[in-house]
Amino acid sequence: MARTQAFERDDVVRAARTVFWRTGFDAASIPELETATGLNRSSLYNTFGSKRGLFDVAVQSYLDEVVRPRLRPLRADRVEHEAILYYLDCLRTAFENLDSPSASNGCLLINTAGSPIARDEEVARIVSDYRSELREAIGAGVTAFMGAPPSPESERLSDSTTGLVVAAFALARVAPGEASRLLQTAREQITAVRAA
Amino acid sequence: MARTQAFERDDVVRAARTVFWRTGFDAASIPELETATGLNRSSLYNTFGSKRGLFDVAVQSYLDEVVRPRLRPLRADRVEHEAILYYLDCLRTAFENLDSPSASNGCLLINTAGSPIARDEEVARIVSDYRSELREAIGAGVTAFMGAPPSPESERLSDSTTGLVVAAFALARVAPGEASRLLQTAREQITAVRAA
DNA sequence: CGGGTTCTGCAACGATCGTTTCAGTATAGA
DNA sequence: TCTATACTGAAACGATCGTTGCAGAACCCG
Repeated sequence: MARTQAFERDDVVRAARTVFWRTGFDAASIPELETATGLNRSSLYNTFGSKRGLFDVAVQSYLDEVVRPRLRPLRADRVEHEAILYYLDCLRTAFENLDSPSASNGCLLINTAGSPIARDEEVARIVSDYRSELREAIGAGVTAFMGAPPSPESERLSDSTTGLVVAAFALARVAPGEASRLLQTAREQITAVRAA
Repeated sequence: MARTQAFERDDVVRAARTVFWRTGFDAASIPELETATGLNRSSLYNTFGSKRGLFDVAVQSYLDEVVRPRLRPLRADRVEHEAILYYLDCLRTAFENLDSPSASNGCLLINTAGSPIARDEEVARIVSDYRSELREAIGAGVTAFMGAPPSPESERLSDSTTGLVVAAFALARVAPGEASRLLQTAREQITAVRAA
């Protein structure tokens, strides 16, 4: 065989993911990606084919290492009663720590939803699928909390909660305090149902 | 004095606004703005100073001619009982007509919230103020509908409704159907309170 | 140790970006 | 009509964009 790769692929993807998360796809430049990954553009193009190819891999990494770990308790076979509250509280804590990537950058996928690259059908599908995944997990958490089979009311509460999470991410950059408050609102909506 | 301007300033701003709305600030190119406005870049720079200057004026135009007319019934001295429902229905109708600018482009300000230019403090403030304005109008509509002085419950409902509207705009490009459903959810949340 | 393959650094590519310069044209006031 | 001023068109500016070609260095395998 031949010369071996001098870098860990996952590390490179993570570094690129951070850049895309912070600046978005369009504004992320090749020099920026070079310094962040520590690789020359030759290696980047040799490995990922194009800036877009690197972005696609970074998005998958974001889903696998950022999104899904947070949703995991909501996707278990038997969801804990308060898992949905725990999820919202975790997210809110992240938003309140202004140094956390979620607070300063929002969500990589929600950000791309409003950017030019969202006109690409494949990208739009990935973002839309992400929303569906989020909705499904939140729906599981809500029904587990309510302790009853899904009803029109519980479905509406799940829709609303999902929307508030999306809105929180959308506003994270410009109004992190309001983003945090939206998650607080989502929490109260859920606990209010139990009280009734 | 001297030679008179050969164009209508408001028309130019509207044309530029459409471009920024569709493509975002960063991706909007000067040649694109030239053809859309029918002006040479010399005239654009002579009139607005820079691309950013034109963007700022376009944003104000968006607020004055797109956002505020829609919110007007909610900002009246005495808000109609069902004004908030009318607002949500109008918005939902716009989302369901895929040719409408709101459906295909979402909201100019929400889109910029997740874009690189949102790092600019002034831009961030404008977007944040827009959210506050939206929240206030929706709050007026919600309390008018409930026919009672503001309570913690009504405030929470207003927060939630505002969040759902923001989320609908954020998802408009990639999942217009879901955006429409979010507004339907917002409507149901409000009408459900009355039933209780 | 040598051959074959892969990885990587440097340099340059054409294209496009936002902005500026400048000459020329058209108009309002004297 | 003349002049001063403002508007507009064409061209070019330097900078940066994503991408590619190529030569050399590094490594595994026989």
